[in-house]
Amino acid sequence: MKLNPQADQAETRQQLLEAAGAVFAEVGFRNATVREICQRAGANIAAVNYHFGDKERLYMEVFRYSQEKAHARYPLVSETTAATLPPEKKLYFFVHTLLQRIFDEGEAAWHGKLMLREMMEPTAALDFVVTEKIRPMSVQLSAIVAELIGCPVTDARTWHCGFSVVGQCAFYCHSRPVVARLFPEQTFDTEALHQLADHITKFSLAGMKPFRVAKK
Amino acid sequence: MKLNPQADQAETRQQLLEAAGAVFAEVGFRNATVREICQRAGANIAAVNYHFGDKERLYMEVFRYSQEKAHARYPLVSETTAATLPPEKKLYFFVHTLLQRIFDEGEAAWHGKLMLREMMEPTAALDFVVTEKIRPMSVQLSAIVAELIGCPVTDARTWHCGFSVVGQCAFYCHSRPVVARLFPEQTFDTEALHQLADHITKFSLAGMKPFRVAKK
Amino acid sequence: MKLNPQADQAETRQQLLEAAGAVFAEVGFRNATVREICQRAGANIAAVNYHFGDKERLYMEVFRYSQEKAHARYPLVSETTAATLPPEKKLYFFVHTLLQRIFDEGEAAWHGKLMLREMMEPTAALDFVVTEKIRPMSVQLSAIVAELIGCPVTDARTWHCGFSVVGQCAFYCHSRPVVARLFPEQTFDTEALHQLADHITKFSLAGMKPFRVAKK
Amino acid sequence: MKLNPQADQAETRQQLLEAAGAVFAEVGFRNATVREICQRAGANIAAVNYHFGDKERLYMEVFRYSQEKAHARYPLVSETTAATLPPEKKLYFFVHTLLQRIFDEGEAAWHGKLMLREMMEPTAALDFVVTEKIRPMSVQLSAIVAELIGCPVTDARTWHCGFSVVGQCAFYCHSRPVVARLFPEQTFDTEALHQLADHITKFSLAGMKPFRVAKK
DNA sequence: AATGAATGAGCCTTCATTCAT
DNA sequence: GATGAATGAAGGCTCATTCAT
Repeated sequence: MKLNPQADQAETRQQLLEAAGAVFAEVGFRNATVREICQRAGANIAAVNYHFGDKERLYMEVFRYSQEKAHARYPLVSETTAATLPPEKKLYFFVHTLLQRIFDEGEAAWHGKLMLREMMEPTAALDFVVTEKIRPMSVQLSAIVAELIGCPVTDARTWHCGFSVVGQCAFYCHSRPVVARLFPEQTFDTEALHQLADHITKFSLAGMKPFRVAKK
Repeated sequence: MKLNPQADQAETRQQLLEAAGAVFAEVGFRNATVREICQRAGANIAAVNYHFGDKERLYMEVFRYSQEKAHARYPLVSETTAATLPPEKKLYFFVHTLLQRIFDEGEAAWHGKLMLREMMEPTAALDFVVTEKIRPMSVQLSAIVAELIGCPVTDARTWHCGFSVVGQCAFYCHSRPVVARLFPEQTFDTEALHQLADHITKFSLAGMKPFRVAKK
Repeated sequence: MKLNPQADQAETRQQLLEAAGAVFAEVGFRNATVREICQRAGANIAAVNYHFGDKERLYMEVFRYSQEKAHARYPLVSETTAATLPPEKKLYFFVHTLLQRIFDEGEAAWHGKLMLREMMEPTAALDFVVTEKIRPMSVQLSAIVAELIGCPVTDARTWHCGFSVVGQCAFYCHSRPVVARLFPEQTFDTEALHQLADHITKFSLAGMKPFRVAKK
Repeated sequence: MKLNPQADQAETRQQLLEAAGAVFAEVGFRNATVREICQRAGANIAAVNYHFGDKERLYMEVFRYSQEKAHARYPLVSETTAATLPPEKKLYFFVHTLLQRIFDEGEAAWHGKLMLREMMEPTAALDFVVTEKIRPMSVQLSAIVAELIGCPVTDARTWHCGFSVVGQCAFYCHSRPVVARLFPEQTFDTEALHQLADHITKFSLAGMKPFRVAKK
């Protein structure tokens, strides 16, 4: 019946990655069970061991897999309209993309959560995540901030302003259950994400003004 | 033999709460083991079940216990020098207090971490935490922001600005391992916390400016 | 009901040791299952972990436990009638004791088998076994052989003659199923062990003669 | 594509037998894994079940296969220079051949080890091994011993002396790890095997003297 | 005929919890 | 009241075996 066994294996593999991504994002690495992942993927309990060796290597592969998907869905600004935009627009793009990645609710709802979870509760995978996913974003944000305040990218002020921007975005993900209780009106649909990106960009652009270095 | 069995029991109870707070803050509710908690408390393995019924009820009690201690250590601004200060100073106090709670490294280092952990990975205890700990802080911050931008405390802009402030603070806790990798110079000692509070206050005060409602 | 809980624990511990000794002797370390051991000891599956930490440490404890019992039951010659005997008698005692340990069929049938199994398929426990059990026996045998052939105990001839003696004894244990098939008349009851010890002693005493060093 | 599928199949089969022999000899039947065997044979994971039905039948086939090879490599004395030699020489040949089989380190190092392992830890294959491999050797050794001591081959004394000879040889294999610890100087290269065979033959010839039956 | 993806039973271990003292 | 030995469910992982191709 199976016309293409190789494609079949790839499909099982991908279903495991998707299921694992969802479960890891929901409950974290240690609390996730291989049984749950295999069940969601419609696979046998031994499938993880067969395809990935063990739980930890599956976790690493999930990150690799997640990266490709996220980049494909929401390319960062540098990869699209690029450097010709004014830095204010670039900042908005950056913030909006970050929020989208974090609140993507479609088939790939777990990408952002997974990354934030790894940031808070690091495992051996953190080095990979930092190198491959976070540092590129950080570099890009630093460049935008540096352009806005006129500091070198390595200056502490640049870093702190960058963290202030990212912190505002991450907060809505980290503290979503709390936000939902304190401020139930807040939604996270497409329209709300635009408004949120607007707010954060506006707040941040103004917030950086006192740090601006006098230019000639 | 025991001269004062009642005091003894109360002492064991408190040591269990302290140990549990530390362990829960370090590894989260599910990853924490009663064995570890009892061991640190110098108590019997059955002590948790004896004193609190089960692990979950211990967890709830830890929050109740934590609240008292935190308030005693770092009273928020309203409870001290209060309303006579200019809102800029109040904001600085708020931010600095929040950072101190988050990065307190002393004997009771776990209060802030525990709360942030609960915010990210909510359990049944979240309702208690929101009601008893977070909402009061939120009310206080909203009042400060409202005073600064001239909006009612219930206005969405007030909330969003409040979240922008808190987000900047929480980021350093949530993402501490990542910050350490990207920006190793960043420390979190007393001096650094002052500088961080300075930065966040400066950034936030400037950031709120565009949201200020014209008053006459 | 339990009048003496401490004695109870010790009893459970000992039953686990006895059961483990039997199972390890029968099927080896890796093939033995904790389930089987606990079942035979009338204990829960988690009992091994509780009392010994894990399977490997249980295995080590079994050797320690076995040593005490074996020494108590069959003290070697040096520990009894000692050095006044002629070396021929000492050799007989040594051989007979070794055979008894190997073929002990009573409550402690597994002591010898366990040791021989460890000798053939060594684990981390082998160092302990060699140091604590085998080397003392080896020293004793070397002394007897050296006395008989007039070589120093460190001479290669002494060693080889010693191995020839031990090899004859060990063979009946190692190859018991084969011996039973080739020579069904052979039994291993008290009487047979005496005859076997007689044969091996006689064979060995004569076998060593060509290695005797001329003395004045 | 395959020019000669039948030869191909036979080759895979033989490679499986070789790999299985090596693995079984190294770690025993139960500790051996079909994965390892197939991997070493360069075959598919399902090859064992395809060619032999299951792991156990493969094990049996390994013995059948091993017998042919061993006989080809080290024909016993009766099959070569045969009966014209004096029994002392025959004994030396027997001992030396046995040691060679046990310590053969070449491409087929596993024949002897496999047999000794089966002797110690018998499986269903033992009957085959005894009938096809061990009994012929036993018969041959009994004949030599009988010739030396003048007893009938069925006499218990003949058996016991035979066991004494074989026991000395088997000891070095069974207890090799222990010997290595107690007597590190002992090697098992070609030269050492000659010396070992010399020692055992000398020891055994002298050892049998007291059992010699007077003839006239 | 021959493959390799997939299976499910079983292993060691950990854990919160219970129960008899 | 307080202990700690004992429990059983569940977790990650390994393995021989099967089955569709």
